Amino acid sequence: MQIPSSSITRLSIYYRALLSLKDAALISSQELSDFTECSASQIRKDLAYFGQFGRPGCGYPVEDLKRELKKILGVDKDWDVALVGAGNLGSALLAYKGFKGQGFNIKHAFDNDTRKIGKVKQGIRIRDIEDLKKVIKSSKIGMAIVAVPQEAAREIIDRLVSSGIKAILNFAPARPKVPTGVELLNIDLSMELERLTYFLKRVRA
Amino acid sequence: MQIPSSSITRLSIYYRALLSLKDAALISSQELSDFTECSASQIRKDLAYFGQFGRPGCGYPVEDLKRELKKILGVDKDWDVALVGAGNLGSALLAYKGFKGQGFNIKHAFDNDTRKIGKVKQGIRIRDIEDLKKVIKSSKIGMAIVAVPQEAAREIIDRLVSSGIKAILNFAPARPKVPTGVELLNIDLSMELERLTYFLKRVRA
DNA sequence: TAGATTGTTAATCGATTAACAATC
DNA sequence: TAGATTGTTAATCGATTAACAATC
Repeated sequence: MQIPSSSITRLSIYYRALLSLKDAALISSQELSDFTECSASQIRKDLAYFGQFGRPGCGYPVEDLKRELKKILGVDKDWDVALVGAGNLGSALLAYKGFKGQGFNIKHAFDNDTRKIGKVKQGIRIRDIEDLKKVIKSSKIGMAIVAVPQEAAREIIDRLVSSGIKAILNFAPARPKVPTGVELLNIDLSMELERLTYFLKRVRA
Repeated sequence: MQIPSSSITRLSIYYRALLSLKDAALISSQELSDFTECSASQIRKDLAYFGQFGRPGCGYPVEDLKRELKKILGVDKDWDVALVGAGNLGSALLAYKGFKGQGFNIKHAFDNDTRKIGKVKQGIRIRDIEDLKKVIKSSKIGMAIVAVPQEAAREIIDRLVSSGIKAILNFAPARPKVPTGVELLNIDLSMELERLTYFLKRVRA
């Protein structure tokens, strides 16, 4: 069965809510609904896609549910990540504490700027982009973050795909095509701001 | 009529596609579909929410459509933006070229770290967070970007709202509640990676 | 047992797609 | 005029919500 991608996003939200919940042993879908602003019905439905984690009449055991959600989301173990582009944004991502906290470790960083290559940031030595394929293949890394300028995005993403990368988080304002079997998630920061200006224009009018 | 927010996201996609289209005078929904991977039917529908921009039998005049989309999205004029948090991520956003290119100008930046306050980055002097309300009220800025640590997010966002900010792009991994009339868009970077690991886990299995 | 809450099915709602009359 | 393509309505599809039997 095809599970809606909005369900997956919500599973992350549920998981975050449970993390900030230290004391309780059980939580009902209604209580979780109060925290997350998703409907209780929807929470039960989303969870039911993956199994039966609750006890009728009682609710969901918090610790068990946390563990199950970690498994479902794939964060029950750490992931190695490659970063391409060590400019302002790339360097900020390299330093981002939130990744390590969730088990995401940036293991390799690449750039094409000779002034950056060889420098060490956050304990990671910036490598020549030309070594991309070799390093990724030998380290068997499956996911990459792209923080290169727009004009370089297409080529970089092609190279990542041909190096065996299966999942890409792309911050370049471009929407390159990738073969099926490769997941590309685009975050275009200007586009996000545009959604806000669309809204602003309306409330102001 | 309530227009689906996915339509707005697509309007941004169409607009970007048109920008990269220098030569043509007219474009059909089918041609735009080829560029954007949205269906022709959907493109016509999305545009029809806002007016009649095409000519039956011919297609859409590219320049006119660009101008209309700019108006709809609210990017026909520049917007001033406030940035809160001048750490790694905040500084990267301050330096981000893509914003200026789309007419978004970060006019003020704030932090609570005395080592950062007073420093100038990208021509912007970092100000004390305590001056937030005063500066925002007097400059009549409507939108803000939040790049503070998780534990500070709630308070900062409350302060932005009470200063009159109507639209917030939040990078802190938190989902604070805001009153209706204020638009909050959360970008949680770890959550985005989780969507990728969910996918990776499935293709690998 | 009585009360509470899950898991699941059916009903509703909304968004996408298909079809086609209008028209350039 | 004939061909092409829009704008719009109707049909389909999928996701959310409501309801309730099962069960702790």
